[in-house]
Amino acid sequence: MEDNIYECTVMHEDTVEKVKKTMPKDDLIYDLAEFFKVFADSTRMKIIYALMKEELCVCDIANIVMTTQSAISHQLRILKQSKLVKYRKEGKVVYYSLDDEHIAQIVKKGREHIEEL
Amino acid sequence: MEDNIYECTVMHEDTVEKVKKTMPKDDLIYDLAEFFKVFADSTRMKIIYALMKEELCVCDIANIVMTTQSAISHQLRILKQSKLVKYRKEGKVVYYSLDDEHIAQIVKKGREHIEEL
DNA sequence: TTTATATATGATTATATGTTCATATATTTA
DNA sequence: TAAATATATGAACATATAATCATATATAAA
Repeated sequence: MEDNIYECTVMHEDTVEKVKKTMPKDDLIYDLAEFFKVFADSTRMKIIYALMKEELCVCDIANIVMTTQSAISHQLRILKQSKLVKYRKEGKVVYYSLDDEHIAQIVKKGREHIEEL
Repeated sequence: MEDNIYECTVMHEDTVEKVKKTMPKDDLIYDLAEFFKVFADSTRMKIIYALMKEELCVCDIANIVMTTQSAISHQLRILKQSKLVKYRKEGKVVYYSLDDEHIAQIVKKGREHIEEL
């Protein structure tokens, strides 16, 4: 086992080999981390909570979240890229809404963890 | 409504007021974002996947994740602080394991989202 | 009690990320 | 067509964060 980064005499070689085999591909791990990054910011979390209630235009989101329109737009772009929100245009107004059934469930699980402490 | 950050003529005042009332407290939003930050890093995600299989010592985690012992220790500290892992000492060896039923479920939901694209 | 080993941690550095500001784009209205 | 408005976006800046390196701590073994 010369490909071990960190040698230590207590290493459980068979355990390491076994668990290594069950590890997802690096690409998936990376994508998962990227996905959770979207939830890892207060502003985006507020946007998500607001959209959990109903579809909203950018202007209304800015007022609910109490942030500038620019900051909201930047964050909505990230949410869009991660396929967490979808949008529809009505004239010059753009309405955003959640685009995944998992989102509410994930946030709920997170909240359960927080509130158990 | 003079406390609006971003004024726009299309603002739906009643909608904004209504949704604002349902928003969780800023503290909770902040804690939630902090919680999800823990999942938002490849190294920590690998550690979580490894620990989903079984309890492991630091040395073994380092070898499974293919990173230095120091990097793993730093990340385990973060996981510990977030109450995602617990540990037990056996001599000079420290064994870590997952400390929350929600973790596997959250990761699973995230994976479902990723794999639906 | 000296030496070896497993883990933890502080400081540093490089990179990533969120906000702000200015401005661009798109659409409506006058 | 010109002016107004809703949203998007690029650049700059400040902050956060992960890895590395050196070293500290704790425990076991010699």
